[in-house]
Amino acid sequence: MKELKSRLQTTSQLPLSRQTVINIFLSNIWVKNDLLNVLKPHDLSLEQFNVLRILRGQKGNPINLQDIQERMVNKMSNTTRLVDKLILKGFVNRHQCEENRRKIEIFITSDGLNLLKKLDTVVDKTEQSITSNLSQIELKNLNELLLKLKQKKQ
Amino acid sequence: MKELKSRLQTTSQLPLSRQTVINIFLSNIWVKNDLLNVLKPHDLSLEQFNVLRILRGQKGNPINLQDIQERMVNKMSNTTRLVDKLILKGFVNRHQCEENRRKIEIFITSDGLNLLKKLDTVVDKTEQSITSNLSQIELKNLNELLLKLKQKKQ
DNA sequence: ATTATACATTTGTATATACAATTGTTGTAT
DNA sequence: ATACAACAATTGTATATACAAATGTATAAT
Repeated sequence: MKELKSRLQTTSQLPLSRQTVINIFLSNIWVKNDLLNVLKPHDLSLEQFNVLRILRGQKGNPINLQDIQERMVNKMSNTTRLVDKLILKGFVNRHQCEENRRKIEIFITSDGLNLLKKLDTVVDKTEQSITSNLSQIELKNLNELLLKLKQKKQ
Repeated sequence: MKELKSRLQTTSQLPLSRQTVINIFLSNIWVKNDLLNVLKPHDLSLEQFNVLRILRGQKGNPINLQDIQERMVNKMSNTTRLVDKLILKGFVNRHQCEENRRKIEIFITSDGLNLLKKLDTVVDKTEQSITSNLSQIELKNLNELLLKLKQKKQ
């Protein structure tokens, strides 16, 4: 079995482009796992949590599935089934839109709002802990680089 | 529906820690999609491709499932079923280890090697195109920041 | 030798990701 | 009014991710 040290050495010999790709994959895994550990006791996936926050942002106004999907981090998640899970847990309600019966309107319930209230501080703290190794300047720098990376692709 | 501009503005108002988390998620999705588009015509997932490259790195020596798993980017993938798929496609062979029958040894086939040879240049080019918006110095900087981010966690 | 423990892989289950096809609804052209 | 295209959501299928439980094998303790 290879030692961690030798694996890192191997990585650092790769072209910078591949190193970058690998490090983005690894960062994603670390960050995701840290956040998942916070959400797991509440039986929430990351995307479910994200959708709840989108709904809260509506401040009482309904929002249909398509608009939810547009605001989600991962556009390819299956919003119908994701919302199904949230309904089963009682965090969300759904009904057909009166004006346009093709659309399904989604609301967050008071249970959903209470859950978010409980999670807010711990998620904030987790995000801060995830990034605690970097200074504010370094974080700004990191965000700029990540945004520049995708510039051409929008 | 919100405009992209207003969404970016919203994001830039968030605390840097959350911005960073979101941008890492988004970068992961962009990078993954770019690479998947290259692999899709060959019916390979990213992890399947990664495993094939690990096997090629063995230069003919067998490697068991556990050791493959240790070298994979995502440690939680199910290596048994992933290798099953590669066997069905004829890129890999499997047999029980003689000395320790608990272990399963995996080899890459010549078909697997030929596929990799075909993919090498196009994957290299894709990785370069993914990172083409950043200079070498910026890429080095980005990699250092990503490595520093996880420092404490190993 | 028998039992217990650790090891390596496999299997099962739930959810997520990805995309194609289908269903039901609305708007438009003729 | 009917047919057709566009729209919004749902359903189906395959694979991936995540983790727990089970199976089969080897090693150690007594």
